[in-house]
Amino acid sequence: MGNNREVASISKATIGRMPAYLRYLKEQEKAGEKTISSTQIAEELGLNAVQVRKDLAVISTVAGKPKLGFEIGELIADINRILGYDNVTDAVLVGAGGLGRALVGYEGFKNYGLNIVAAFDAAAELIGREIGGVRIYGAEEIVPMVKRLNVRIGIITVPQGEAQRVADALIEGGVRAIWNFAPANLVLPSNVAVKNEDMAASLAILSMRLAEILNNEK
Amino acid sequence: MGNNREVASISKATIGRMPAYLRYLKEQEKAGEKTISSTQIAEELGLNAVQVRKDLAVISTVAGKPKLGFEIGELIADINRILGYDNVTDAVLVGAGGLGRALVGYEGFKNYGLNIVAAFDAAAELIGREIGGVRIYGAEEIVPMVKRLNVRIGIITVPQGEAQRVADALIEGGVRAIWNFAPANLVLPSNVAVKNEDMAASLAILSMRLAEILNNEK
DNA sequence: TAGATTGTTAATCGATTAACAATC
DNA sequence: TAGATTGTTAATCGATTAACAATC
Repeated sequence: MGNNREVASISKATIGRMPAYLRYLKEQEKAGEKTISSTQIAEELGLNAVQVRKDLAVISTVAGKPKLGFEIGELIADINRILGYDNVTDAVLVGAGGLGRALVGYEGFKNYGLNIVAAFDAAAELIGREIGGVRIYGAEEIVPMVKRLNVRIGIITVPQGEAQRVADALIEGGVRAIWNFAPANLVLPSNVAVKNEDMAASLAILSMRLAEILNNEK
Repeated sequence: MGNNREVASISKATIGRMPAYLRYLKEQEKAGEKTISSTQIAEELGLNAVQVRKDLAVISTVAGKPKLGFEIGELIADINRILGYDNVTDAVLVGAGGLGRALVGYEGFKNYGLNIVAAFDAAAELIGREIGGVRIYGAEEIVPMVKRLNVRIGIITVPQGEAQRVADALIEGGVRAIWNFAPANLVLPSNVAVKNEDMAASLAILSMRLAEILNNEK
């Protein structure tokens, strides 16, 4: 409990920056560095140095040392712990189309503590096939399988029109967190976490910044 | 210029919500509705009604009417215009692995005004092949092709270690906006827009919310 | 010691939400 | 008319940044 309460108190913004810190720290460690300053991290990642120090203060068990900076090995261990990369969580994926297959086949999730244990699709010709060692089951198996495997995270990569039904099935099975790649506005109970991976929103923000940049040059 | 300046003044948060509004409004239009209230939109999308009204005030040319609400057709037209969905922008994609192929093959981008005109990969066995009508070229073609096609948006779906080199090549060719799906911290000139699609960050935020929810129940 | 770097307090900024008068 | 709904001003909230004393 103490541990969970600790995790819950970290802001969303800070948590979101952790993976970038982790990547950079690992790079530096590989390059043989032992310590690093907040200034250097900030410069490399395009952040403010105070922000970096605050972020690190929240997640780290050890303080930085004036003149020296932070111990890289310590920080890496702390971030791994905070992000839960030390222990693996099971997930299921629904929608074995192009994106779904890409995600199931992505080796990188192992480093993020995520393990996809089963995939589902409505298309008869996909059922029974395997992608990267993960078997594809029929959509009607979602509820019983999620229950049986006791899975808490579901990934949705189906077309827009099916996303809500899939989400409902996942939740009926016991899923409590949904990673939604479908361009759909899911309506869900408040005790289920959602992260919408809204490509249209990302692209809109990128396009706006591009317009600003091109406009500033004129 | 007036038009661009207008676009530039809209906040990132507001722009990011537009695609969700658009999807919901289109649904309602299809269902035969003519007008809609900010309250209804807010409820459906899990937002605050004042926030919805402020967002709509920023992008719309017409005001809502007390008692009636907003005209759905108007709003759809306004959002399409603001997001630039009326005219198509060309882009190139580098990295024809699982994720890259999924993105190139995704029909939905057409609705978002994005048109992928060429793909690149370092793997000899992929070069010359086509995905969804888009041809794959060798990595050494990036600079000349981007120059020739006069493309401003580049999508990166290569492994971490190659991302920086690919970004440099895209920029050398003239790209001014990078949509980065690689788990890498790109270092870029300030006159290039970037949107990092950091899966690890998304997953970290989702996991944290899940932990909070499960913790609250105890 | 001198100076680089830390951690913390206060100020600023941006976005969200509350309160409420205006109006169809 | 009465009431639902708008648009706007002020308050709040959360996150970032500036200022600065502490310290290795």
